[in-house]
Amino acid sequence: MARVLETAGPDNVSPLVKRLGSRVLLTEEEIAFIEALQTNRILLSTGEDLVRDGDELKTTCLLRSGWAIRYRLTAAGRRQILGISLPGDVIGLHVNFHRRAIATVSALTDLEVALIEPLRILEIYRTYPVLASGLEWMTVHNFNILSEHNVSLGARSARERILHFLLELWCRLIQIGEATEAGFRLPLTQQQIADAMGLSQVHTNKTIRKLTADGLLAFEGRELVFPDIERAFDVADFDARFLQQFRTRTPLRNDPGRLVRSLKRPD
Amino acid sequence: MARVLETAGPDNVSPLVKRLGSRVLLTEEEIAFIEALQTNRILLSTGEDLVRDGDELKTTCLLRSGWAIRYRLTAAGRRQILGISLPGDVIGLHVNFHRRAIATVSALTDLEVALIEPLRILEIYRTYPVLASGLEWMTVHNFNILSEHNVSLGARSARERILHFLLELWCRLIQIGEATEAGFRLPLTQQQIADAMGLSQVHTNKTIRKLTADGLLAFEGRELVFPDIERAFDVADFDARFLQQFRTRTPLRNDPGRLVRSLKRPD
DNA sequence: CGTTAGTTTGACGCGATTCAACCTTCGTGG
DNA sequence: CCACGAAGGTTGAATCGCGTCAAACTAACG
Repeated sequence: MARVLETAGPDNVSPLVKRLGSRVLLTEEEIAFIEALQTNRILLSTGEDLVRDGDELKTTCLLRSGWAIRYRLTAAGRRQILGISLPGDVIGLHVNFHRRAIATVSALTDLEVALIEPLRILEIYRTYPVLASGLEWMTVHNFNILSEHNVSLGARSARERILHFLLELWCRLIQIGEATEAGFRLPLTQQQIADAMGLSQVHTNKTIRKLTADGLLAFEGRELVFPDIERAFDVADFDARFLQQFRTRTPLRNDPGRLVRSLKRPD
Repeated sequence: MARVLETAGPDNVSPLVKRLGSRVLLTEEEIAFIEALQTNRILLSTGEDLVRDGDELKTTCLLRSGWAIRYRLTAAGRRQILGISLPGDVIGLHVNFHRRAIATVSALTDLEVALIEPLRILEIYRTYPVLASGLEWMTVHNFNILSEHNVSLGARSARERILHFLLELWCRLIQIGEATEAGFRLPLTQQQIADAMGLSQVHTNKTIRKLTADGLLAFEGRELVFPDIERAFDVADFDARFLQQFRTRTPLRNDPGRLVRSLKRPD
């Protein structure tokens, strides 16, 4: 199902470095270490499974390009999409503490994935405290996204829910440079949006149509755009503090121009 | 609002030690360290807030006794309860990585809470790898509980959802010795259950009544019991693998009788 | 040009909400 | 000891958001 990728030379900085670099300042050694983690790569095509619910996990996966969905199936046959994984996201970071998959991860688009030995993760925590804190931050961030989904599913209308979801995707994509201020390309079907939102496909369609009629969404060719972004944030009950998490910061030093922390002044 | 507790002598093993001890074998030094973390204690009465949404977090909180709810309010004024914190649960474990509270934590019953300096948490990660892995496990576990709530909110009926929620509480309470095989005392109002399940109080009431009429739930005085536990698990679509996480294991050594790992054979 | 996947639309029904009233329990003070 | 009020539980009726079913439409692709 998954083919091994021959050419493994990183032509550019990997999305994980971008992610971590937006939160903590990295030394060149740390960057080199992260890039070196990603030599073992595989490619998946749309629809293939990266992980199956119940599988014994053996490796940590790092999404280098493409979108994936994490989902669970209920006994009644309904599918709940728990979240969307985007480039730079890590899947199975905590293999060392929980060996069985509790969700299926499936390729929404063609995927490039780096497979990482669990021992290398432990090595990060032992040897690279700054990297470790970056990974911790990503864990907290994912927890917050999941919490926000909880709020949406439990306490927001279909209209707010869908708009909030699309705005969240937009924010996450901007952070990794895969969306513009205008909008982004959305590879999700209405059925998949419905499964993420806990709605039927039909009602999802009707709600999206109404949102576009109200000027809160628009499709320009394949691009999803927000014609009135301020009002969209408002209607979706999109929390400014939640948004804040997606903004780039340089927490260790007040040195906005640099991604690389000087080797001369560690920590 | 919160009074400082004078008598701080631990008469018994703390719930956090119970929790961690059920996952990893602990040395006496590690146990002593955890207990020493809990000298700075406060008491809260029912209804008081431990943390307010948006607050700057300064300390990590460890729940020693009592129940708390974590919730968010939407712009429309609806409350979504994100989860229930039980004795042994840590609140704000990742203060070091995310300084602002994204939810309010409120005392459901009278509470005893230990306040822990964030630096002590970092000390755990630096000095006590076994304890650190225990905390990591708790983080993953909380993530899994939240995921399961997502599935409930998005893909299960009111009936399944409520039953699943009560069964989850029961499992968690058994793990910390606060529930019997029969059942447990439930300090939640129907309004609070409703806010956790994304339902109205009225419909929650009607659903609970129907569940009791169907012999899946019963109230014996103040105790909630499950007259037919097998059928309850079945109806609630309660995943055996999810349940598994609540069971006590001794992962480091195949030595079920001991909580304490020998000092002679570290790691 | 046909096939398949995805979107759109209408009709109908159910599950859940809302409103409103009433009941039960329990703690408190006269 | 009873009276009272507050908090929470119970119940029915009207309403609505959303699900289900079904059919038609559109776009992509070989």
